[in-house]
Amino acid sequence: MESSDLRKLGLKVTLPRIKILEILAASAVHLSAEDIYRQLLEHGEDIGLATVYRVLTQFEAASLVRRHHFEGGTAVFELNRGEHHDHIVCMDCGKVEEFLDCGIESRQLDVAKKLGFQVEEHNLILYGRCRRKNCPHRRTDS
Amino acid sequence: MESSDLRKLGLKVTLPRIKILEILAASAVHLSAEDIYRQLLEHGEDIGLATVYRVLTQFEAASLVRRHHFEGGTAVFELNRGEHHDHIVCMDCGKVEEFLDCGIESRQLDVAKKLGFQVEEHNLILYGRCRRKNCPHRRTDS
DNA sequence: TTTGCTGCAAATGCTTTGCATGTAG
DNA sequence: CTACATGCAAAGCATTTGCAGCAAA
Repeated sequence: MESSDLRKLGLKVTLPRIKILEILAASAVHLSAEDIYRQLLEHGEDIGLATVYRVLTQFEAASLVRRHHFEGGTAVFELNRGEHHDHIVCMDCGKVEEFLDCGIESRQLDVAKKLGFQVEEHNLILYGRCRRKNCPHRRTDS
Repeated sequence: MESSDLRKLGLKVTLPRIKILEILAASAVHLSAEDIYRQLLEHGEDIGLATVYRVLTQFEAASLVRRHHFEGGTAVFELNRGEHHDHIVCMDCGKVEEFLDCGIESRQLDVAKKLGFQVEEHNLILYGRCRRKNCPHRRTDS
């Protein structure tokens, strides 16, 4: 149960928060606020879009979820499962893969230090084309 | 004169486009559409904000300028001076520095290849704190 | 009971668009 | 002269906020 997680964050355990957490936990892909809202409606829940945004923002502040801005104005969210990773996005089908490269990570710190900065966080997104037979070569949109 | 640049792109050489190009060329820092609009007004030009956006979008499509999304919904623009670079942003004062690290660049290609992707472009932004005496520790906002 | 949460609708902020006019080529 | 550019105001879209009612602790 994630209820304990919520309580630890000083957040009341409410239906919207539990449901949103469940949806995020069940999803293999990154979801937008609208995506989550739509799923809630499909599940018969009567939860407002504003609440979805509010909850996601709180979860982000609590490091429970991560917010990403891929192409297009819409933000997407994923559950923070602990291990940091960066993303590569297929420009044809929209597929997102995660990766972690220690070399890149450590070089970032080096570069920053050389410039007199102390890195707090970073944002790395690779855009490319996945050369797979099943790549539809056009985004089907979730 | 940049007029020739414009003509080569199939764009008519108009006052708004020349002025916007000049402002971008003269600026050492990244400018938002509003920043540019404000400078145009200060220079006594009567150019609409919508035009600034339209021109910047055309310039971006023509690879004349680059658009970046740092923190906060506002996009910023810089003249494309040829050499690729990434950015590091000070979370305290908003200062932006540019850097290029061949190690990071090449490792990105490796990682992507390993995942079956062919990289077209990427977006790397480091967020940190510049440990300088003159860092105002709070954004003064252009 | 008290503080925090929710839904709704309205507001926001950045960016884009429709349209009538203006102007570069 | 014609196609493309512009200014203005209105629209669009993702996200946030105000407020009155609700519910967890």
